[in-house]
Amino acid sequence: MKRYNPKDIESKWQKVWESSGLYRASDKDSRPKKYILEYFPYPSGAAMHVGHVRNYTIGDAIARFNRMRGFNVLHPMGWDAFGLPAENYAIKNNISPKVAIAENTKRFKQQLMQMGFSYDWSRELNSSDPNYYKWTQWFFLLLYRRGLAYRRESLQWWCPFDKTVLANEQVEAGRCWRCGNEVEKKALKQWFFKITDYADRLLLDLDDLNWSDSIKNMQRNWIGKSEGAEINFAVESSTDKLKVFTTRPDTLFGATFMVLSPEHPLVEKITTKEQKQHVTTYVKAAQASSDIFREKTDREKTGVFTGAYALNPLSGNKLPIWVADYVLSGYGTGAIMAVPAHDERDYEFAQKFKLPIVSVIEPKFIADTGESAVLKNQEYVKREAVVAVVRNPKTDEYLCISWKTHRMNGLVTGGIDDSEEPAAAAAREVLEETGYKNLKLISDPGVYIHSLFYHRQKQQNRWAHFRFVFFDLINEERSKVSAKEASLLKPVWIAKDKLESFFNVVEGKYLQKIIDNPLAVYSGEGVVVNSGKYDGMDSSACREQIVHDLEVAKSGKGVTNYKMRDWLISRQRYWGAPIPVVYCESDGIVPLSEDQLPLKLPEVSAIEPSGDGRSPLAAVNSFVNTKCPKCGGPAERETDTMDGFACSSWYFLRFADPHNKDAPFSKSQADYWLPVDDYIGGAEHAVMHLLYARFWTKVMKDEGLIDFSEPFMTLRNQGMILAPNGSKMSKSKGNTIEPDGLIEQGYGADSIRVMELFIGPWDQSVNWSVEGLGGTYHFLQRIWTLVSEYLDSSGGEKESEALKQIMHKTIHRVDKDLLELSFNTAVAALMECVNGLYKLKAAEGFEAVEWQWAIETLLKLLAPFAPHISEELWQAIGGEESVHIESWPEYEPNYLVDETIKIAIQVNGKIRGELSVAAGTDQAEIETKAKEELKVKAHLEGKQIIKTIYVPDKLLSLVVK
RNA sequence: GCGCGGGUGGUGGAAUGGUAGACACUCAGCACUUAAAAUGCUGUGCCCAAAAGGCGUGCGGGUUCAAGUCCCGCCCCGCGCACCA
Repeated sequence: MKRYNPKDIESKWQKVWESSGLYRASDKDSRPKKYILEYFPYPSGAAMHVGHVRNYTIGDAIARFNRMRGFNVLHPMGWDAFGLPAENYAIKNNISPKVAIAENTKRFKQQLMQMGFSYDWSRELNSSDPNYYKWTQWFFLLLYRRGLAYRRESLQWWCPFDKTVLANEQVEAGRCWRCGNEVEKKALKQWFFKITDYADRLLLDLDDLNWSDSIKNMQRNWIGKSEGAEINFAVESSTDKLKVFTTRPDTLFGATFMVLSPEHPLVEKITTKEQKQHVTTYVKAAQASSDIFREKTDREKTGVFTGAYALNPLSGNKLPIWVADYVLSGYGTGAIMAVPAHDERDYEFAQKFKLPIVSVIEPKFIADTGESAVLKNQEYVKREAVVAVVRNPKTDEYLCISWKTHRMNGLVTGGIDDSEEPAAAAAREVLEETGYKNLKLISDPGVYIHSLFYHRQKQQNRWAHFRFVFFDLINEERSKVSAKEASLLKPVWIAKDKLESFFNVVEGKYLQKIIDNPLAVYSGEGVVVNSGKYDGMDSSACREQIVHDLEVAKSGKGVTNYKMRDWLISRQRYWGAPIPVVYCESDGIVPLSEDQLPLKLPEVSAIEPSGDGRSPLAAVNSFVNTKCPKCGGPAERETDTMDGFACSSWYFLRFADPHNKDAPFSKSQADYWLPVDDYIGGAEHAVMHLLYARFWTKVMKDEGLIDFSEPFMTLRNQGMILAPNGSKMSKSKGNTIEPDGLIEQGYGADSIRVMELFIGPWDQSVNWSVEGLGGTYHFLQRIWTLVSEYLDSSGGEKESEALKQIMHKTIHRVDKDLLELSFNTAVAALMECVNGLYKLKAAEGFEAVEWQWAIETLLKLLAPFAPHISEELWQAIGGEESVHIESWPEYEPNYLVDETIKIAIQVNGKIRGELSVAAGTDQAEIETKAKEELKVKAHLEGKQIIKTIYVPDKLLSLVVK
């Protein structure tokens, strides 16, 4: 046989596979189905590099493995062709987007083809094809019919220099990506999809998906559900109500002022004459500053007083109303009640503008683990108590207590006796427990916590209400501590920065915080105080009570708020699916009827944005001017096109039935193939595509088009391939590595594929390695050489248990690793297998009768990774059908165990020797042999074995004294 | 600040609580060759000339006969979100 040369075999097999339809999925089949899908690519000007290829290689390995395991596999490919990047590429190269897409898809397809991926190309689709976007438009009409598409005015990024609307991704650090000028916002009438109607379901259904926690959390965060209350505050000497949203109605009595965002409509109405000038100046400045600036969280709080006051609906307190840009107009009601004691931002603001701070929640800590864990089913004994914080000013150390009776480290604490002042009680406790007698009172700010723990001495559950008292040590003079106290605990001085690690009481972290600043903001749960009749309630219970009372008083209600906004789909751009509605003077907004679809995108000469905020289609009179479908009178078409994400929100369904002319897909085919079993792609789609596709799927379910409500059951996010120096690969940096060049150099697609999987865990980012690619090429070449030599040999009749063992072990490992998607170790197992076969060949030649079977098995195991060389060698050793439709090998468990095994011997936890024994040798014999081992013997000399642990067939551990 | 990853030789990475460094890359040596490449074989964590021995999985503690792995507390790097009340 000739030497291994990928160029001789790869394109040959690619043609054979394609012409024989080897990878076509069958719509009617008795086998169980698997739908393996990779995100369909965006055919931009930049060709695919090895990072993109990793995505498809993973999908292809899964698809091929499952095909061989007997599944009916759907593994399709198509093109996400509409959208901005294609349009910009076309503008830049002065060609039409249609031509650009045609060129780019051709290039991409050729790249995918040359990698030998097992796609069912008969299902190829292109989202810019009228046969496809007809149905995207059909879905728009469906959403409209269901009340999920609506039109309203909204602000959009606008570049005043280029006179064009910009998409979010075209705004870089507040500037236009093309001319570098600062962008502004412009009000335009836009179409939206009402994804917020589905917020709860999108959130809830996440729980059942086999997706990474990271992506699920990104979606949860994006949806941003928060439960709370809307509270109406009356505005003094005005009929206006000031409505705020809060998640902490339990802190209502702690509100000391109100804040409106600069955009809030009430600002102008309620500002007093005296304050008018200040407020106007502030609001103007806020509106003029860029969003980039306003979103900075590290800048100092700013704001002005409006002169107006609001009234707390429950306490009746009078609260000054301020305007400040730290309150966002886009979230909640654009106004807040400020609770500086329990909110960091409000605290910062209150500090700066000298506004009052009222604490209404006292922290509550319950010990639930460790030696002081409270006993369930036991009543609490309540005690008023003190915590003495004693600092030694000379050393900046704090007086702490370490208990001798149990593991507990804390501060000096104790109960307050009847009619005793807290400061006196604290000083007394310090004296009794530690003997220090000369203390100077620094402060007693009235700061409390509740600490619930099990009191070991008193043997009862304690609920201590601790008050903090702060002292400095005057001198180190001490009196004698009673014998009883001395036997229980000992005083220790701990440096300030060591306190946190020293404390092991449940409130330890908080102690540190309170020592730093006794008036620190506390935003957790606790016990309500300073709140009239609500005093003493748990904060969570108080929340419910206050919401209830507000509802009764008609000044508030419980509400759920979401960060997620409706999905703006209008694009003032040419290259997208036209929005299928017309505007009629008498009928208003009129949707097209289904038989008027597809509404084709007209061919135009100029696709550059017109400059007035409308799409280039606005200049095409033959497109714009039409008749109203309802009354037949003159009407104008919508000239905006749909966001590209609309097209990609249903493509996975079209693959199930790609040539259907009567519907987007038939229900039976969709229900057969979907949901997608494995969806593979990068994490960049986390909150856009993956959320939109889930939304559309749920709408389709509600419409009765399909029987499932989640499109992708398992999502796999592959790690990025970085340039060899660790930087991101990008065309602009000129550091991309494309498979084409590597194939041209002679490595071949198979080596690249194996490298993509072997380079590291598939879900982790890794730097590409040119040297490593040489390694996988070498590996394939060794297989080629081995098979060549086998074919040249004369064979033999002997039996080789060793050969069988190598192969069964390899089947077991590759099988297990592929089920776990541990591709890198699966490849390593194959490499070890080949190394083993080389050794065996050197020892015994090809005499064993099992060699034919062994090589067949090796090639089958290799097929999902390196399909071309597997196929070529499969044919060479006499295979009649393709190796890729062979069934996956099975292993025999009795070949997985070795006859002779090595037992490690440990003495006091260290390895001191090794024994080679027959598998299943009993412990007594191993112990005897172990004690005779020279090194082991030396370590046992003059010592006594006090414990022996034996892990069968693995290790013997001796503990000596 | 919050969420999610990650930290193991010169490098990429392996390790159900049970011999850390599988498998590769790199490098060195040997064989083949007139020579080189290719190929095959051997070696390759660190300290010590070597042996013996010791040290080693970001740092500090802990549990255990035994910890990369489990527990507690930190540090660093990457990604995402972020004045969301």
